[in-house]
Amino acid sequence: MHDPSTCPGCAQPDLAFAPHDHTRCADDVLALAETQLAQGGQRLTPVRRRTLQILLEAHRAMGAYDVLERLAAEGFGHQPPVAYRALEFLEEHGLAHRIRRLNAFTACMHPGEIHAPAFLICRFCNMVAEAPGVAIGLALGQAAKKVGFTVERTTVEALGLCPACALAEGPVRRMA
Amino acid sequence: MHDPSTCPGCAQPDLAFAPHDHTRCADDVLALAETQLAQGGQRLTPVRRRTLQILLEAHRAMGAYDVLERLAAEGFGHQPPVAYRALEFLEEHGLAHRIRRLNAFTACMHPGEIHAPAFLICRFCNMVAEAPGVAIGLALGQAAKKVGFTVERTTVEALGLCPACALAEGPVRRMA
DNA sequence: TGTATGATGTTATATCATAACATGTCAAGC
DNA sequence: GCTTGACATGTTATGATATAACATCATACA
Repeated sequence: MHDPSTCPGCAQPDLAFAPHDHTRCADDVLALAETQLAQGGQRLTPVRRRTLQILLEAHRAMGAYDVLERLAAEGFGHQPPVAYRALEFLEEHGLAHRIRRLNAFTACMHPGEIHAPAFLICRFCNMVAEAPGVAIGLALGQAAKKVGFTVERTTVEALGLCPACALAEGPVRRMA
Repeated sequence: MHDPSTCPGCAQPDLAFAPHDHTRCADDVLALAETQLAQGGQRLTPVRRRTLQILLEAHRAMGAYDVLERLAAEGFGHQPPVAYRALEFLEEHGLAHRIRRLNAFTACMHPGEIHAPAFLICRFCNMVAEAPGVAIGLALGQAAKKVGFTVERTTVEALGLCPACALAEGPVRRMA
């Protein structure tokens, strides 16, 4: 079986910005998610499942209304809460992340692993890569500890240029 | 002269969550801002000045519309762009920060110093403290470097409980 | 089978943010 | 002093994001 954490495109940060075939990542993450949720007594219902699938297929950050449009087109509800609820559920359970700078959501590429995610957002092509955030989380935790603050969730995002766009000094068209 | 970076309440992280008199911080930051902008050929116009003052006086994160309300009441424009423009200007010049989790803005307590700010946000009392983010910025920079990503701006926020609210396990009323 | 819990869907509205354009201000150069 | 160009401020209008409140439906289990 394919392990998403070894998929060069999805999980390896040095390839995260490179176009690659991700069909298999999606399937496997989905299976993982199902197992993981079941263990916690949670259900990956049709809307939730489809929402995660949409994010995985897109393989980029999507706004809630973009997701909603897809869901609606497939016979699910047509109103914002439908999308927001599914997305929030996925986020709560570590299956998706919210990218605050983009008001968008993205599928988690390392479900199951404990991680305070850090995101690298290219301001030209809008690509988002999930970078290993352990060191960052530690540093943040220490800074918080010094002042007696209890950290529960973190948002770590860097805006800048991905390698390709930095080279081109401009937007780079990407293949699927 | 009073140096904001030594004001126990405004600049010392270990007191950032404690109530304190901040009248002097505000005045001094304002003066600093003016100098600093002038050196860069920028102007601290009335709206901008008043906006910064409002943030400094509030000493907490404020939504753009809250700021706008204050501005409007004082004879400035009544439309959102008035507030957003002033806030964005202040942010660009390091005099204010945007707290993305709260869709809000807060005055910078260390103007002039180069710093990738990190924020600690109490989910009960909504207090925001600006923590020293140097170590975090470094860690983030290293993670980015590994994948060839060029960092331009960062957003680092931790949601959790401030010392007081953690103790009380609930919201704590704060004095000015 | 009744009942509690949670999921899904709806309507309606709140909240946050920006595009586009008109007017006003100010300093530099003629 | 006047013109001009750059920038600042103000407006109208609209777009984009998000949530409250409630009705209905599904599921699990006493």
